[in-house]
Amino acid sequence: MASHGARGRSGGRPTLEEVAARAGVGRGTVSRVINGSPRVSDATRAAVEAAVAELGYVPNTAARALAANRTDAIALVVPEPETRFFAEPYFSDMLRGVGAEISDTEMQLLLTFAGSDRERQRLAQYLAAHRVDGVLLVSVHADDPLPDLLAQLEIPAVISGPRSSAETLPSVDSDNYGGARQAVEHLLSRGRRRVAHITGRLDVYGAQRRVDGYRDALSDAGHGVDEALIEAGDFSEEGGHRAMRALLERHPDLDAVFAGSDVTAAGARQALREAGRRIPDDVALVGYDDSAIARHMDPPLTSVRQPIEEMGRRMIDLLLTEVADRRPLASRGLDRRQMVLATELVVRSSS
Amino acid sequence: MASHGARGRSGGRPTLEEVAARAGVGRGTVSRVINGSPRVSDATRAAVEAAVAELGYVPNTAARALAANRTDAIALVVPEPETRFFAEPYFSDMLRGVGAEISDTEMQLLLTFAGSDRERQRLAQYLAAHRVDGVLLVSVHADDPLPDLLAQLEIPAVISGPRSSAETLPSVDSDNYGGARQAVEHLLSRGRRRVAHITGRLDVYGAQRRVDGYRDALSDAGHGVDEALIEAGDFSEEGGHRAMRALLERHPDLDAVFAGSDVTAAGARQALREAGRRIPDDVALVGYDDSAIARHMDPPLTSVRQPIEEMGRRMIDLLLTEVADRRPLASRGLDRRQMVLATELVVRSSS
DNA sequence: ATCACTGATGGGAGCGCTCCCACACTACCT
DNA sequence: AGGTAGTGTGGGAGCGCTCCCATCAGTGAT
Repeated sequence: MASHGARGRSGGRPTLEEVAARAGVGRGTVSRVINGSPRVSDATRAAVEAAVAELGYVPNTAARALAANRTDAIALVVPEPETRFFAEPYFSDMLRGVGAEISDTEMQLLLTFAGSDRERQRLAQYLAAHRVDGVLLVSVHADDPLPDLLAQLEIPAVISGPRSSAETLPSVDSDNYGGARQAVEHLLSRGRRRVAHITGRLDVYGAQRRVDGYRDALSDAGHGVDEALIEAGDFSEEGGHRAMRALLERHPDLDAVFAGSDVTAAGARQALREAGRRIPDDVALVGYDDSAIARHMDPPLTSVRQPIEEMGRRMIDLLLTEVADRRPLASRGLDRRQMVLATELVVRSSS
Repeated sequence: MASHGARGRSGGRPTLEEVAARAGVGRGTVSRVINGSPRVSDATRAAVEAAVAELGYVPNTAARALAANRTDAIALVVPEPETRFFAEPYFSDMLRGVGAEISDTEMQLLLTFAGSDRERQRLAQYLAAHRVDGVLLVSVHADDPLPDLLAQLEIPAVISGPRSSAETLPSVDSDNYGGARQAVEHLLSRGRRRVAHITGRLDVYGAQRRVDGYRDALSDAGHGVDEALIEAGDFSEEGGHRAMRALLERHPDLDAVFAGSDVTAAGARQALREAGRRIPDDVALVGYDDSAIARHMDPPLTSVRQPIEEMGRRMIDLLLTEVADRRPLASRGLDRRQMVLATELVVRSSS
């Protein structure tokens, strides 16, 4: 009956007010029932619930967001181009965990890429508009300005891997250092002596930690670390291929490779093949992630499993707590919530 | 300073009203500028734009959604479990096209899975709450109730593949029939005579059309159609594996297989290997989709390329038109917008 | 001069909710 | 008896926008 709202009450779309009238109570009471407040008598609650059911009432989220200044949505931000996202199982596994966990809640998940400058622009706008209550940051590079932007906007955020040992944001990570040690120790125990390492992107802290683990595993076993056996990769297949070729050129006699990711290992495998090296006869190969690729590779790839799905779940948990507490900055330094999950070596025939 | 809104004007978050004051104009005028209405003089527009820039004004979407009764968001609905989504390149390619196209607009994309009953429940709620302006339906099965629900809620929708030849919703599809014909004709031209077909999920119309194309290509070439050479798959790798085994059992002498998807072909390849058949020497193999899998397979897979990314783009175009026109039902039957894009056979060494 | 128009503008009303204050009531103390 | 807490409840105010109507020039026609 409103002047411009007269698009006909057709579809129904009952309002809180209508539910209240139907149940014979006030607006506030219905709101309390909808939002699960305990301050409602059982009888009233029942009456309201009946009215809600009869009318098929569904809250209008826009109105709620406007009045309550929250959106019931969080964003998963991937600071990579879409192509990389789909190429790397790490991301999709993470998304799966996140999706599973969030579907138990009323929250809505937004998938956002911030690979190109244009996308980053849009994202900044988006965040500035406070269209999400919280943000999940996956695979952040050391110099990424996003965390600072979020802090400035006072938007709660959780990060998948800390940016450094002095990370201020809550984070969930796997034990990169320990995982790398496991991999290298395994190779050594198999009698391999010239173990190379193709790193991940070194501006990702976790990749650095894997290098540390690689180094320490060798030193602790009484082997020296030959820097020429370390070659930088970037988590990609091409990167793995390129790095492997470089390593073979410098060290034709290497007998094992620990790759920074399964995808990297796939690239390395290709290069090894091209060079006529057999796996694992001539060169043993170990990957990281234990993604689907590892199982499907020929030969099946030994890999360090990190519980990526669980990491996703935990991130959501942390973030929702953060959002509920509404103390994005206040909590820092007090109880820094940095979670580290254990890894596990899955041995297959490539090593 | 409102009573409860007094959470401190800290963050800034200027409102329309503040911009109006700054620019020395009325609220309505600022709104007009923001929304690109032509009914504003150049001088005023410039003044408002300056104020917007100075204040760093970003519209509050919740308020806009409430007042204008729209959300500026559309949902991409995948009626499959998450696992399948990530396993099948079809979906991610589609998403890539959709994402690319939509990033040119102000619209927001929501990724929604409706694989489990629980997810479908949530989705229904979500749609009932009118939290999106439009819906993109990908890979809908014949008996899916979702399209009807959308029609009932008067939410514009576009479907990726029609559910039948009598589809009422606007749709974008590739030429499944023609693509299948190309594949089979190619195999015949290579001298193959016992060409088998592993179908997709037959409750997907496109999969049926591929079977039709397979049949007609054989008949038109003067070959009979042996029904025992057709085995039902489900687009999955396991399905392809299973179907291939069944086919080999029935027809040990088959010399070619046209698989309903690249993933299916991957499963078939595995089964062929296990049976000691060489590709393409003993059995030629052709897939469908021309996804990344096809290029990486060993041997590289001949496949029917469908322009999936472009399909995604076109779907967005259609949907946005539909949303803009706000004539979800009215348009039907008048100018049914059914778009069909051409396919192309990409020949590699598997055939 | 008067009367239509037209284009640009200001601002009231209203979107559907949440928050909070006020108001009964009902216990339970002094 | 009067005070003091609690409970449950109703409803005003306000969130920041869009929509629309009224207003006010300006312009050309009568």
